[in-house]
Amino acid sequence: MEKILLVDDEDFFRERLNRAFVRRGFATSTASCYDEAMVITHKEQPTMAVVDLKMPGKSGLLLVKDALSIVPEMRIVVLTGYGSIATATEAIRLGAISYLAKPADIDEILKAFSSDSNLELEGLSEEILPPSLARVEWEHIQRVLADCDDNISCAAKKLGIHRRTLQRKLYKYAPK
Amino acid sequence: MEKILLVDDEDFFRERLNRAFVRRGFATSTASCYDEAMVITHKEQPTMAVVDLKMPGKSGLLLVKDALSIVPEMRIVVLTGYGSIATATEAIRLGAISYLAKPADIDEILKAFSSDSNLELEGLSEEILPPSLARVEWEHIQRVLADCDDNISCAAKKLGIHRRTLQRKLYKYAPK
DNA sequence: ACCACAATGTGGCATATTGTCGCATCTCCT
DNA sequence: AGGAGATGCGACAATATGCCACATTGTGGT
Repeated sequence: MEKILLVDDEDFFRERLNRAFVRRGFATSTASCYDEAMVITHKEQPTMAVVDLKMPGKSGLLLVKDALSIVPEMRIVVLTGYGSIATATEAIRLGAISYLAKPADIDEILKAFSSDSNLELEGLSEEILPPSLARVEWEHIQRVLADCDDNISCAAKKLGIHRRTLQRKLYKYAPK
Repeated sequence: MEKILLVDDEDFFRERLNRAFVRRGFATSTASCYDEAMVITHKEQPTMAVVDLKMPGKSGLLLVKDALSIVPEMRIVVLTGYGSIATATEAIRLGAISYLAKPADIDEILKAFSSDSNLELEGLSEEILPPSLARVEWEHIQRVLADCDDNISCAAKKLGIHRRTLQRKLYKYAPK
């Protein structure tokens, strides 16, 4: 049975992850920060890990680096609130096997662990067409919203738009 | 003197890159597609390369992989129109040392070659605050516009907004 | 239970942005 | 010269947004 380490400073999200992995038969350990995670890494030598990038104290990137120096064969997936290309490339360079933007459901995470590569290299370079403005906007809203635990007032502030406007956008695009 | 290979299907951009590198004392070779690039890689064994991701025919990602199998010590920087996290992680995993979104000026590219890491790992996890909606919108517009060679009509189509609207947005935020 | 405080849902209304049409250039290609 | 495609801009209606007020619903602390 695979031993997996789950690291996230946010209790609710970490426990949700935990339950999901336990239900699927993994032996889990959880940590809420760099230091806890390193202690567990030393003691339990997990073979897999899910690490949140943004944590109080030392960053998840540093954890990726240091954990791998202890257990080089560990497969690490990095999670992050707002995916930035800079942190993504850095995470991979440090040895993470994948990098996902929250909210990431368990299936996505498991898929990231299993696939060596999720892109078609051979692809005859099918037209890569840019996402529409509306799509980019919507995805960014979703990310920020997730980061605010769906707190609309908070998200609106961070997005630099009025709360009422965010409400209306959510209402408009929400199929529900 | 370092031998550097520049690969981009767009003539204008490739030549601009070329001039910039020549001016800085590099020995350059240029290619406009996967096949040309592989021929040059075989013959000249360059030690550096700048590769555009989106090219007619085989993708830049495949080039990264195959070129490294011939010259394993080659340092490759990948350029792309619209940075996507998926392609970024894949590029790094395949062995590229960095991944930049266009438009990338020469200094950025050189910096990418020189620095092993451009992020502060030790950073006490300074508050990562999400960019405003307006900011993401603007950045996306700039990317698409660059991809369309500043063709406003074309960019507007891809962005899913009216040409007139794009004009107005550009006018508003253009410091000029 | 009670209170204070924050978040939410809603309506109204003034203002700003957008979509759409038209039209006069302007460039490039044949 | 003629045609295709791009651009800049004016005008107007349709929407979207910012902003205020108010009622309602959590949430946490005492």
